[in-house]
Amino acid sequence: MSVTLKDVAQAARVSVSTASRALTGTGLTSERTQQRLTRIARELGYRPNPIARGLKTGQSRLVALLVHNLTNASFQVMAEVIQARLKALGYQMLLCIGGDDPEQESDTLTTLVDHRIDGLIVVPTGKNGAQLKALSKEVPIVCLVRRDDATDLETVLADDPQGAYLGTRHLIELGHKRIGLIVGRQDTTSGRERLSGYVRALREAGIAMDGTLVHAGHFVPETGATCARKLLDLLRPPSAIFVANHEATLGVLRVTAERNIAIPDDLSLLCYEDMPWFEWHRPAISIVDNGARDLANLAVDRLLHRMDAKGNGNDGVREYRVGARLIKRDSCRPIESASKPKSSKSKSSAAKSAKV
Amino acid sequence: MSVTLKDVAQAARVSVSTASRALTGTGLTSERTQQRLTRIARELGYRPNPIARGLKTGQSRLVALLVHNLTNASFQVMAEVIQARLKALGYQMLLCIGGDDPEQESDTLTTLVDHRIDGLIVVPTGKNGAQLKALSKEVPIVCLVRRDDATDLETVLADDPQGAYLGTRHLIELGHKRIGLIVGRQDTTSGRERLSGYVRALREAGIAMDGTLVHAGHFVPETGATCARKLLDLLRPPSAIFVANHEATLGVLRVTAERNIAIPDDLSLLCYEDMPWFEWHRPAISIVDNGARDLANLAVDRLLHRMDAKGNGNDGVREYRVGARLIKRDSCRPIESASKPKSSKSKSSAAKSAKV
DNA sequence: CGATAGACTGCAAACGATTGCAGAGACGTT
DNA sequence: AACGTCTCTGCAATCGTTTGCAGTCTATCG
Repeated sequence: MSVTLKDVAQAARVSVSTASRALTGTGLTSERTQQRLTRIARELGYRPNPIARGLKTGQSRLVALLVHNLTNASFQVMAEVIQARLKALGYQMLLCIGGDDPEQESDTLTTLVDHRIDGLIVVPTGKNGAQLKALSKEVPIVCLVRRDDATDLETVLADDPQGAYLGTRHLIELGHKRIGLIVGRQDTTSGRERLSGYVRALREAGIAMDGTLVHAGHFVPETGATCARKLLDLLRPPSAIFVANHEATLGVLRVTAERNIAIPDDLSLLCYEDMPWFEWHRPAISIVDNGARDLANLAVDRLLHRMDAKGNGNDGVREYRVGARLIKRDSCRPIESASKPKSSKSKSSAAKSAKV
Repeated sequence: MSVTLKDVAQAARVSVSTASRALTGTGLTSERTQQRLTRIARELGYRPNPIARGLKTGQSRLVALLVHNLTNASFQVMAEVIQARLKALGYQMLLCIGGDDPEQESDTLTTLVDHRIDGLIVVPTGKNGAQLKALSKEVPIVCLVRRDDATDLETVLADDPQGAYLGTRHLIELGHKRIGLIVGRQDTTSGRERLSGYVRALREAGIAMDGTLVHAGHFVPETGATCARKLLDLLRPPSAIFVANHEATLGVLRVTAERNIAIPDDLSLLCYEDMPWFEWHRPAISIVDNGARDLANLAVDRLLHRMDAKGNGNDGVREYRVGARLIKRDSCRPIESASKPKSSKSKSSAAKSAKV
């Protein structure tokens, strides 16, 4: 069907081996034949068969990215960044959707390795540690966003403790003392870490932790709404809510709309991870940005490094953290001098009181 | 490294060919050896090497899906549906992002074909018709959502004329006579077809078409905002806006929020294609659903059909339409008996003041 | 001028599977 | 007993590359 190396060789009246060497540029052929062959190959429209090549070399120029889903905006941008980076290097990215389902993850994993992918970036479910570990002997693997504690794989993580700390501190600096937190499952790294950042900021500010203000769980928008209601129904409801789980955001917004709670006048709202519509929303929603682009880029860097350093890519470092940053938009505002009967409790004093 | 067929054959003391036949279940081996070999293969953890197999058979059990981007919610659900369907059939889906860029599309296309994919579902940019046509001789191809006029490829399309007609008629039935339309580029099929549906509904209702109410172009949220402003600044602004291009929706919402135009009281809003947050938005946004799931499923059906019918999958039909349907939520409301000079100019007057 | 290195080239064996062809038995028929 | 048929198995070629090894040719040096 298509033009093979043999055809090129015949047309050029050389052996297949010479043709191969000339076209792959091993420097073992004379300048002249090399040029002649590249020309002929071009004329004939020859394109090497990656399958045959792969069979011989054990490589495929394929790199896989395995994520949970595509609805998460962070995964979208990561996928696009990674694809662009790899493409520039001549790799084809294979994007797979694992659905956060361990069994499917396991299946996909073996399929991929069987296809002799050259590298893998995976957001692990955390339930297939053993398999991942075994696979990492056959192909370079980098974990992204989540850690699999059962492995010692190189992992690129968002700095969730820092991000949550930053966000909470921002709210505290605005004078908020009762800050509701809606956070992800506590059996995930990010769930735990975000909670810890929240706790740290509170402690640092000398604010006592109030358990009724914290809701953790596996969120969908509905649960987000439920939690928001619970928070707002409290005798002393929070003056700010930190939604540290992006799945929950929609639900929270719904509830505030239903109850005609004005943001940010009646309630400050801070979310984690950006969504394309956040800055178009009215009011534009302030967020803690987990740095998806940076995460993706770093993951690619690490993967390439491991792919180069055949086998012994062990640099000692196992975990990389990508800084989070606060993006202030319009959904958070300073609280009006709350309990103090005094005057002029503006920002400076609010910030000060926060430290105590 | 890994267990090969040869290893299995040796362990079973048979030839490689027998092993192959037994394991692929050709029925050319005795029941006994077949069972024995499957057992041994399992014990040894043998997994066939798809690359070697592919070299011989010319197949890869890989099917590619090439889309423009992942931010479009429709593409997300299509990708997930297609992946699930294919997976169940033992195919691995290769998801590629073309960025709506003809050159990148072309590149990706050749890479994919070189990798001997077994099938391809593509949302064509429309600029690589010749290449697609040529490729379709080597691998079954189905176009999705967009047609490439330069080819006669089988194409699965949303019924955009019908969808736009349905939406417009809905607004008309609610009493709207001045309906703004924000629609995509007129050099895309969907752009043209949605406009035509709008026009048809208007004509059928005996409403004269007003050119100032229609904006077509290549949209990003910013442009959506600009168009919304132009529409609302009109001397006689529309009482409803049909945003038939999902990229523009965010911009339109932004403008209505800025101007304190209440939806649906002051302005009815209808959008095309669903977004996960539409039903959580306040008010929940009514839409014309293009039937992404159905589109994806049909595309898979057609592709599988072509993959089965080696070569002559030509059924005569070249174009499939998937019905659109209206999903009424809260962003459209009947217009108050419009031209009557009666009292109760409350809300509409607010909208009016907004324009001035 | 002969030896020798050096630069190219070709032969053939891989890589791991599939598959046409033919041989080896087992069995039934005449 | 001879023959044909049928079922199962193995040999070897093949898919399109890469690559170790050995051979050819030219040029250089003593």
